[in-house]
Amino acid sequence: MATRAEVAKLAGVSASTVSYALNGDRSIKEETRKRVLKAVAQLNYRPNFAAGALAGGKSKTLALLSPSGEFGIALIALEYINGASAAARDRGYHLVIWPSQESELAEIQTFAESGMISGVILMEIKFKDERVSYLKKAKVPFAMIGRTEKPGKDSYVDRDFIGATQLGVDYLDSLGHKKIAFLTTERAVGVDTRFSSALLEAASKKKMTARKIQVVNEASSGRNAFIELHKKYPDVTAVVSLNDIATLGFISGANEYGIKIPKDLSLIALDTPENHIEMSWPPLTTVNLPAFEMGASASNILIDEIEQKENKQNQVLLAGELVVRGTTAKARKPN
Amino acid sequence: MATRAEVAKLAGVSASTVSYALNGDRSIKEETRKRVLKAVAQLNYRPNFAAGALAGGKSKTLALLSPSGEFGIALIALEYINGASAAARDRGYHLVIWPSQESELAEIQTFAESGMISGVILMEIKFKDERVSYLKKAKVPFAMIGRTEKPGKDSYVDRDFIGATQLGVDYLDSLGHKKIAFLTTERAVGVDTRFSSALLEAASKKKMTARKIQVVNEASSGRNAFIELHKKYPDVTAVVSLNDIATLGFISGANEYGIKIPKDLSLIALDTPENHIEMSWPPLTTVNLPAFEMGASASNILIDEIEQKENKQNQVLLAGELVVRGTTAKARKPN
DNA sequence: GAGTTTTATCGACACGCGTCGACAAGTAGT
DNA sequence: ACTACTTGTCGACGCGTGTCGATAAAACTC
Repeated sequence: MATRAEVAKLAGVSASTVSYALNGDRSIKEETRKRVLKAVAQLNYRPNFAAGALAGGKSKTLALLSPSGEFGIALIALEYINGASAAARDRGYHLVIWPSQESELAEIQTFAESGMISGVILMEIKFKDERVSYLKKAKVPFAMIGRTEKPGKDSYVDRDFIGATQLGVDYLDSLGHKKIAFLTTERAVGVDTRFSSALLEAASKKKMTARKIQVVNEASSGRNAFIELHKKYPDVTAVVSLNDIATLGFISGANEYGIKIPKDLSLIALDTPENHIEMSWPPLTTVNLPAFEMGASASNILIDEIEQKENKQNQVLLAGELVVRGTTAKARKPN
Repeated sequence: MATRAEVAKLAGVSASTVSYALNGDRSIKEETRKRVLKAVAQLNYRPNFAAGALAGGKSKTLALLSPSGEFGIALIALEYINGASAAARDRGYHLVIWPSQESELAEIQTFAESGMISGVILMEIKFKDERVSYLKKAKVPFAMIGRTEKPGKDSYVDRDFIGATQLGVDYLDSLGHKKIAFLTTERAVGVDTRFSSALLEAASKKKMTARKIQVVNEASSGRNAFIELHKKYPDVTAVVSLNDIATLGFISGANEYGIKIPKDLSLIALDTPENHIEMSWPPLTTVNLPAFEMGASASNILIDEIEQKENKQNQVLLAGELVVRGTTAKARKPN
């Protein structure tokens, strides 16, 4: 591997000039910079990662705290990871995966102090999240995928619940659905709270009635949810779900009871990562969840923060878009 | 962050002695080592990552080539990642995720040469895998999750297809099933080839007939597979599947046609990661896939290789275990 | 055109650790 | 008692970069 010194020799400049030419921290004559860049290309030079980290105290490494494996979230995590990792790499950073136990936060801090880690990406954020307060106290830069109840000025990327919900509800309205139900959990992650209130809001705007059905994000619970719906609210013509796994169970419940989707009942899944739409039949109509982009955005926000680009926007909401597939149709006639 | 020098001062020894005490490369008096370790603990010292990498040329970082996002594999990948990352960390290594495009193999090599990366973990291995031959030529240490057609002495962790298949088939046999079918794809990953031949072997040992049904790993294809089975082989009483998503479609197909699982038809899913068993109803009887352990094992094998522990076993097969849940029952009486 | 600021470059050093050679003290062999 | 090793420790150096201060040249200022 070529070193800075070799590049310098080939370009006929000093080693420090090479540094400045590459990092742009000092003014360099344009012609000199070009010579340097040419030499860099010629030697296939890449600054040694370790040396840079040692000298500059900057590791250019982000840690993503991997989810504890809680159900359902895990399925999306990979897309977050891929997005975050790709974006990081585009900016010369690396992403390491940190299997996180709560107890290991102190270790993260140690690594951050030792320069091994420049910042942390958090996912599966709770309304009150101790990790967030810890990292803030420890002054470790971080970005959230999701957000706490009151994120203040903390950096985050999150789903635009209001926007996504509205897309779904408006579409159902356009199909003539007036009585809908929605599946929601009570996980203390905060997602469902935001989702529920956004949905009620959107429904009331369209003068729909919206029934709430409690689920856990498991197939069996989704199946039970269908049964509950079937018995308690037979006049409902469309269902909105936020919970991917429960949705699958819901569908198989409908199958079991001979209720045809979408003829008898429309179903729209919010925030479903692209990978999951093929997991059921017929293919789900969704408001998709741009998981890859969210991961990428989290990296970018975090890197901006690390590099102190203060002007940048550090709070992002992504709505996704409505993708009509096979589970929605015009509302059936009321019985 | 404390440095080596501070530890040395506190322990009353020289800096290099601290190094040797920690790495064990030279003999150190036991009492001295203890003093050093005590000082280390006291100062909460952790060797600076970058300095170590720079001085020793060893980064203690593994790269996991993240899958291209091909369908189905992605769902397991996260468990591989978590396992690999946890094991790596236990041994003082880190795992970075590398979104892999074929074109970027050269970059991997560059990073390996620059000391940024000590070794590579590969997944989604094809029978003929150019990445493998490239890494071998480039002399970058690597370990596979999966294996090529002829792995030779290359390091790998893979599923024990023969063992896993036998577990499943033997169980079906014990339930009285004599006519079975199995779902398999033609992905060029090699998995299915191994699986198919193992299954045919296991079935013939038990004197069962085994029908092969072609699928793609998508729900719709699984549904079609059910229809095909239903029409062509109505006397089949049990189905073995290797493809998680197709399995879901298969089940919903059965639901649609009013075939009850497990009363009318038993279903056993091989190599299904734990996270997925809740995705359908009733819960799947599986031979589980120890994805986390496979990831962990891959890290350990790779690290052994990097550290030149020649004696260690560098090829591992894991079978998983049979977990009986809700989709298997005694064979129905032949029609 | 003397003084002042800006631009472009260089040399030197520090970052924290791994590791080599040196050396003193001990041990074994003869 | 002399050599020949082994054990335990130390000091010194180098890894390749970021960055500070210095310097020479160029560009302004009035």
